[in-house]
Amino acid sequence: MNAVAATVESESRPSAFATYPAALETLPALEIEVLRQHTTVTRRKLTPGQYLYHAGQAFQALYLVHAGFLKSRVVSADGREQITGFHLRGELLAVDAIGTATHGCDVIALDYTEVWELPYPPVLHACMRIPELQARLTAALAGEIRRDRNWMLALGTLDAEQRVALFLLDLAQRYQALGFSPSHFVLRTTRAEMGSFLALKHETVTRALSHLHAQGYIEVERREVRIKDAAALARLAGGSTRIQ
Amino acid sequence: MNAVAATVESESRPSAFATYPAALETLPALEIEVLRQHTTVTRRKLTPGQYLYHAGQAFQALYLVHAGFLKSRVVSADGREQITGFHLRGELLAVDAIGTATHGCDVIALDYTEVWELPYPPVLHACMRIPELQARLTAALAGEIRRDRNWMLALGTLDAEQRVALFLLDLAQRYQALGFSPSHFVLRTTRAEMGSFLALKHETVTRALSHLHAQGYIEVERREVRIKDAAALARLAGGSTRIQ
DNA sequence: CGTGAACTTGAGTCTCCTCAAGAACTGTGG
DNA sequence: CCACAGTTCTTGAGGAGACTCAAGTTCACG
Repeated sequence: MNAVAATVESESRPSAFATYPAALETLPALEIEVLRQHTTVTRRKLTPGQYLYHAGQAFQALYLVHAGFLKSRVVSADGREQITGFHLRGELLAVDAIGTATHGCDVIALDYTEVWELPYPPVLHACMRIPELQARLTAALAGEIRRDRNWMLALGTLDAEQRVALFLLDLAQRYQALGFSPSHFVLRTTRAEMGSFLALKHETVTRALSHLHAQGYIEVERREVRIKDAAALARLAGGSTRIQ
Repeated sequence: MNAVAATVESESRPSAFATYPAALETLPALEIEVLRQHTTVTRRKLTPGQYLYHAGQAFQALYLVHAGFLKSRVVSADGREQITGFHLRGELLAVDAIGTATHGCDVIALDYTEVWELPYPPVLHACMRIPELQARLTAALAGEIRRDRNWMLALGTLDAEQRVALFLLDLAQRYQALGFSPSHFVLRTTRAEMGSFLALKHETVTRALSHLHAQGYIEVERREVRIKDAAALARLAGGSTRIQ
């Protein structure tokens, strides 16, 4: 039920990572061991609301999510902001800053979270020696691009209710890949955060959730969601359950 | 005036590539030479409307745009489609397929175009030996992610006219980076294609262009665009002239 | 020169946004 | 442990921006 607790429990289940693209597929336990030999991997714990890093801050490390839930957010010069993603165990953060001196977005914990800090230049050096690692990193980056593009497709072609349905299915699928229930979970986001990601206002998200409930596709009470008819949601959202 | 002609002329101006992120900054002439030693770089010419590759087709090469103009497009299972980018000289295509067996999107020429085909496994091997090349590739991927996220921000927070203004500024900036006029160019896209990219209908794009014209910010006649007041456009689009 | 695609413009509609108010929950301090 | 303040969520009513449909024009190409 509680994502954090559950995530910690599942530490001994690396097989689950094979399913979701951004997941530890990227960096299985084996490679983490190799990394350790080249650099100091430090654990960092965050409480809800705490920043992992700010936009503009010097880029010095990648972060592997070990447990918890985070959001990343871009903010424009004139103050417009948009959430560009939510992150679960197994995802690699800050990869988008590679090749730049500073981070281009904020990353903020939305739950009690633990990340592994992988100092960047050392990681780069490790990659040079270990082609495997290099390939994984590149593949992770490419996967990120594909996922972003698929969300662009969704935002450009789906209406509010379809976007919310797709968002729920995406979350469900990711939880499932991590060994949690895909049909019953607790949202870590406010309606406004979901809305920001989906390019909708929080009232619209609420209305979409209410309507999905009214249709019998889901049950929703505040943050707690039960998916009653995933097939119907998938049909609604355009057939493709799968993101990526 | 004609982008193709002009591009061909500018072949001897690698310095211009330093400005735009996805540009040859990625793979300067020097590294191309190195690549040649590891693999066969073949030139491929495309006419308007011709596919560089289809979604689903086997991924076997990266492509460096040498001249011309292309679009990439994602299509969902149920037929919804969205243009995810337009590509100019210096950009590296198909990087998003790295780590997968097949291409995930279509890439189609919108003008007479020449690309250099870089067979993929060989490129990978070259990267192993030449850290420089590796770093460039990773940086190019990271830059792609940042650009996509910035467009997500734009699509999520700007209205139709602002999006169109930003699109024009982006094009202007990219043309300038390649040594062309940033204030006078010919669009290679239809209104519908622009609209697909910007998540707008073609009529809405037309109306936005007409209104920008009426305000005196641009002159537009079919595909030919003159930017009369870039500062006003930038103000309109939220202050940031710069994408990325 | 004719045909089809691309573009423009208008009128009407609909989706989502804005504004507003109230309810439910969270957590903080007395 | 309870009261209160602030946030989050929900729902309604009204309005705005973008879409749909439609018609006419311009242009490119065969």
